Amino acid sequence: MADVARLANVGTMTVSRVLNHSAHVNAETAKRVYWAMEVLQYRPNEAARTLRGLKSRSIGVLVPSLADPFFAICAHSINLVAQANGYSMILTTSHGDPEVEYAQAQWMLQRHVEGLILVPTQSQNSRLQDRHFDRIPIVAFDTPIDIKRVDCVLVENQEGALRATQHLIGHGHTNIQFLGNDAGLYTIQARMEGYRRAMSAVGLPALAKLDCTSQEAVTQELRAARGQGKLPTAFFCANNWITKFLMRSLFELGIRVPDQAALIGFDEVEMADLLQPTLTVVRQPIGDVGTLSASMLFDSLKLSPQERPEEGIRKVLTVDLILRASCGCKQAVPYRQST
Amino acid sequence: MADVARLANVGTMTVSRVLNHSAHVNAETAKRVYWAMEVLQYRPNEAARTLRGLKSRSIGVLVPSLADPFFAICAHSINLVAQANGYSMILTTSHGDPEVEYAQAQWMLQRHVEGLILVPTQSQNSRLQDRHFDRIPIVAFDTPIDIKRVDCVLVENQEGALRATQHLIGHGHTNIQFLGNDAGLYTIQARMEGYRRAMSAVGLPALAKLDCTSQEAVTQELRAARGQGKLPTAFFCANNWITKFLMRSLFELGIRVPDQAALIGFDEVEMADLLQPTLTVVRQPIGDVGTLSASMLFDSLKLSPQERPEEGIRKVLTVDLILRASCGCKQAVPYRQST
DNA sequence: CTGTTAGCGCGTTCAC
DNA sequence: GTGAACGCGCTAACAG
Repeated sequence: MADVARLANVGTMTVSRVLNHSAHVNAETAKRVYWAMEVLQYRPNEAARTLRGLKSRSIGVLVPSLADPFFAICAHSINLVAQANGYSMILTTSHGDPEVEYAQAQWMLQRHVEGLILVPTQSQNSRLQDRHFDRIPIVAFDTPIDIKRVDCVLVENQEGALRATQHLIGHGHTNIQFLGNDAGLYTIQARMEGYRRAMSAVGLPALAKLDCTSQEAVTQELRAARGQGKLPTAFFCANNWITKFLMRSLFELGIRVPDQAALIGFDEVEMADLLQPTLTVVRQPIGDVGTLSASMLFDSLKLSPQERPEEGIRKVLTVDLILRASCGCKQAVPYRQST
Repeated sequence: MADVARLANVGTMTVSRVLNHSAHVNAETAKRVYWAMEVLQYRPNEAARTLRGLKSRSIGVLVPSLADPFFAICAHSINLVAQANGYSMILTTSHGDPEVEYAQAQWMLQRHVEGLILVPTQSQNSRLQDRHFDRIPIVAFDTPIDIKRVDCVLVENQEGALRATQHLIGHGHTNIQFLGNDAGLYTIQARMEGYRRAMSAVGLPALAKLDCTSQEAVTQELRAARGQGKLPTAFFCANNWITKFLMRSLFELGIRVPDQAALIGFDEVEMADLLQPTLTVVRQPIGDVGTLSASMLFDSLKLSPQERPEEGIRKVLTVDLILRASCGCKQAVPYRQST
């Protein structure tokens, strides 16, 4: 920068002003500065700016996994917003581990991210309550977090599961099983609660299986149930992984859908409209979740620390029950682009 | 840091030494320092370290899109390697636009990333040849780049397409169409070349359609071809998007696969083994592409700028033809986990 | 409108 | 084995 100043016959301060448009500079002078910057191929050093106590123009994003299309698309949307605001996105994964989450979040703080967007690994007793994190705005999505000031973006988990279950009941099913892969996950719990409410509302027993953690586990379970003649006539899958597992298992065991077993999944899966049968799902607005989270973060970033509200905003996005054939419905519904 | 030093009754330098294990410090003293750091909840400032001319412990990753499962999974693998090395990953998208790519790469440089992993938007005349970028190691994946020094991680595009086309020919097809969505993309070109070679080797005419950019476009095209009675009897889809488009179009138009039209796609798609018919594809080792790219970058990072080779390494990963039913093969092949 | 001074937090170079 | 001073590149505060 000193070189630029020298070449342009000005002080470093003038260069700084030109760069940041922070004050009026004589047009002539500015021109010389621009010229000098061009000649010297000068690029400002972000690290120095950050150190100077200013903004780092970066945000941190922390998701369980990028291999999950849901989180990948959220990250994609967030990045779009960040890009539009001229910010960088530091992205990393927690693998659902609170320790990793904490360590990574800490690490991002040291990097001076101005804000954090994350999928909390646990909704309660989060270690992110630490004093340190008070400096920056945080947005949680997919899963809430018990820190008052944090904004949350969620979807209608209970409501969606309830409607799906009711739909299955409407098809005459009484033996409907809920399939989850992790009893500790908020989304699983919320969706299970919706399922439970729908079942008990009509006096049906709730039947939950929460260890569907792999293709094999699901196949095994199904095989066992069938062996005992206790195969449910309908399933509700708590997320897209389980839906995929179940579809494969059903196929492998030659169980016809929806005749022998109906199913509805939570979260759209690719090609759901091309499978045989086509898949009925509760669709969440994936792209909106990411976009909204990012927008809310940047809104907070515009506020000074003092004027940030005590209590965070909590948005709950609506979900849609996309009726196709796996639930037992006859009519096909025309294809609509997801996300 | 000064506070820590004061509380521990030492100089700032000693604190620094303890932090970086850069020199022997009396065990007693070190203990006091650790204690003080704990009490004050001290965290080193990465920006200052970076400014001081040291390493930023971050890498930049630049992909066309995170909404594409292929790139998302690559990013995931890269992140895993970065995490293992204690590095942050700054991730952003180029949308396939060379201008955006250049701007974003530049921006990452200003952030002092130590290295760059990217999917080049164009393999020739890349603006990344700029002097600036000589400071850091670069790894290109999926698409090569015409800069001698950069490492590349590719897959057998030509070979895979060739084998797939040969397979279709083996099924007796003579009217096989190649479907692409962007004639400017390296991967499309390479796969088309493989297709072309296979066709011309047996004296068959190459038939390429390169504007399959949307669901509608594909359906339109198919409808038109059928109207003229010139529907190909087999298709080779250059990537997973096109495969999905084609499958839907075929389904919508009621064209039976593989009886009326056979197809093979490049790159695995989710649930390919559950579609009717199951999908024959050329599978690329997605996870390996990301992992290898990241490993190569970190290998370069271990070298000093002087000892970095003039010429980059070029790795080409093998692909597999996964035979299922859409090509016309009868036997089902058991499910194997992708990625 | 423009230049000068000072210091952000760290690590390196030199003394002790 | 340890501490003091300098400077990385930048900008907020104050002169001029």
